Amino acid sequence: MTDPGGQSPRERYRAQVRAEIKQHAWGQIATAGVPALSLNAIAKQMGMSGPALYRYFASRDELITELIRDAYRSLADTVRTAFDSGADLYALAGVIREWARSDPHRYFLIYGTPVPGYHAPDDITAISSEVMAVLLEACGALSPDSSVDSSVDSPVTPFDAHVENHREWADGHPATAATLHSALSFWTRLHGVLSLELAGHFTGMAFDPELLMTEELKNLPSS
Amino acid sequence: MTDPGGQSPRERYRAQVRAEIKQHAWGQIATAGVPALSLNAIAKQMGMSGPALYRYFASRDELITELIRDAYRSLADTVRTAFDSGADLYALAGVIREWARSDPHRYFLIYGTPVPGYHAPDDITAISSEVMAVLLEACGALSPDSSVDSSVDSPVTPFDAHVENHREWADGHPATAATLHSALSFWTRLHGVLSLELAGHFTGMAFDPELLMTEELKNLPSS
DNA sequence: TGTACATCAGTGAACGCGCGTTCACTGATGTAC
DNA sequence: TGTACATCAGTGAACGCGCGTTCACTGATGTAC
Repeated sequence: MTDPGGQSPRERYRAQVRAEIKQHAWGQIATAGVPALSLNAIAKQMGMSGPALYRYFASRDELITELIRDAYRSLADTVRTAFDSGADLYALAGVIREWARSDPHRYFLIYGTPVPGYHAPDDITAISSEVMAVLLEACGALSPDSSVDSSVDSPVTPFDAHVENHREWADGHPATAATLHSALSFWTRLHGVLSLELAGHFTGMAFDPELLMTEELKNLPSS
Repeated sequence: MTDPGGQSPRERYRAQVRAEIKQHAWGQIATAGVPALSLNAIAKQMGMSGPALYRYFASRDELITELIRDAYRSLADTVRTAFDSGADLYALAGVIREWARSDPHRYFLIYGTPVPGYHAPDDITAISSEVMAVLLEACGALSPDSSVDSSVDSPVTPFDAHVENHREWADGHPATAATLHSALSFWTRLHGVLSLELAGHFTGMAFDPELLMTEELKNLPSS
C-alpha cells in the first residue's frame, strides 16, 4: 500500500513541520535580524515546547545553514528559470533585483556581512556557482559587437591577462576571458547598486536606484 | 592653574577610558561580530565590574552608535586627507580599499547588512556625506576628455535626466549631472567589488579583486 | 596649608530575562504477524 | 481484524550561562574657602 519510493505519512509530516519552522525563522529574521533568531522563540510561535524543535534541526546553526542553502537555491532557480525562458542580461538583472527586494534579509543573509566563524558547506558553494554559471551563459550569448560599449578596441589589460589565467573557475562551463570579464562586471555592479539600495544608503537622496543599475549594466565591458 | 578651555584631568581620564572601551569593543566585533558585542564582556576584559561602563556609555546601543560614528569619521578623514594630498580618483579607490581591508568589520559595520530597527542619528549621515563630497570633488576634477571611456558621445539617457533633477543632494557642492553620475558609478562599483571581496565571495576562484576593481574604475562614465 | 565639602569612578548584589541544549518520560502513530 | 511491538513526535523539568540594566553604597579625587 505504501509507496516505497515516495514519502511515508510521517516523512510528509516531518517535511511540513520543517518547512513551518523555517517559515517562522524567516519571519524572525525579517523582524529582528539573524542575531535574534531563536529556536525557543520559534517554538513558542508554533505553540510547541522548545526542545521539540530538536527533532527537526540538530542545532540553531543547522537551521541557519538550511536557511542559507534555501536562499541560494531560490536565487539559483529563479535565475535559471528566467534565463531558460529567454531572459537576456538586462532582464536577469531585473529578476535578481526583484528577488532581492522581495526579501532583503534573504539577500543579505547570503551576500551581506559574513557571519563570523561561519563557513558554508561545499554543497552551498556549489549552488552559488550555479548562479554564476547562468550569468556566464547569458554573457556568452552577447555577441561581441552587440555590446553598447565597444570599448575602444580594448588592448589587453592586466586584468584581461589575469582572467585568461583563471578561466578554470567556470568549471565545466567553457567561457572566454571576455565572457568571464563581462560576468564579473555584471555581478559586481549589480551587487554594488543593489546592496547599497537595500541597505538604505540612497534614501535621503530622492533618487531611483533602478535607473542607476540599468545605466551601469548598459555599459558593461563587451564580451 | 587649570586650563578652562582645555581638559581637566578628570575629563582626560574619561576620554581615555572611553577610548579603551571602544578599543575592546572593536576587538570583540572582529572576533565574533557585532551581535556578540557585550558590555559585560568588555568590562571583564578591562578588569572592571560590569556596571562601571555605564559611567561612560548610557547603553549598549549608544556604544554601537559611537562605533559607527567613529568608523564614518575615520573613512571621511582618510579620504579627505588623501584627496587634499593630491590623490586622484584611482588613488582614492586604493585608499578606500586599504582602509576597508585593514579592518573589514569596520567597513561592514557601516556598509554591510543594516542592523534591523537601527536608525543612524543625523550627525552620522552628515559625516557619511562628507565622503560623497570628496568623491564629487574628485570626479569634478576629471576633465570630460581625460576620461578613458569617451562613451560614444552619450545621448541623454533616462538616468542622466533623472540625475539632472536630483543635483540637490550634493548640498552645497555644486556639481554637474555628469559629475554626479561619475561619483555614483565610482562608489557603487567600488562597493560592489570590495564588499564581495571582503565577504569572501571571490575565494575559491584564485583571482585578484584589485585588478577587477581597477578595471571597473578605468571605464567610469565620463564626467 | 589645612580643612569641609562636592563630585564622581567603580563595586557588589540583585532583578528578570531568554538563550541553547540534554534528558527521562508519555502518548500517539504506524508496522508485522 | 486484532493484537504485540517498535518508532518517534512532543513535553516538562532542569542545567548553566550570560546578558542589559538599576541601585545603594564606598572611597578616591578635585574644589573652595
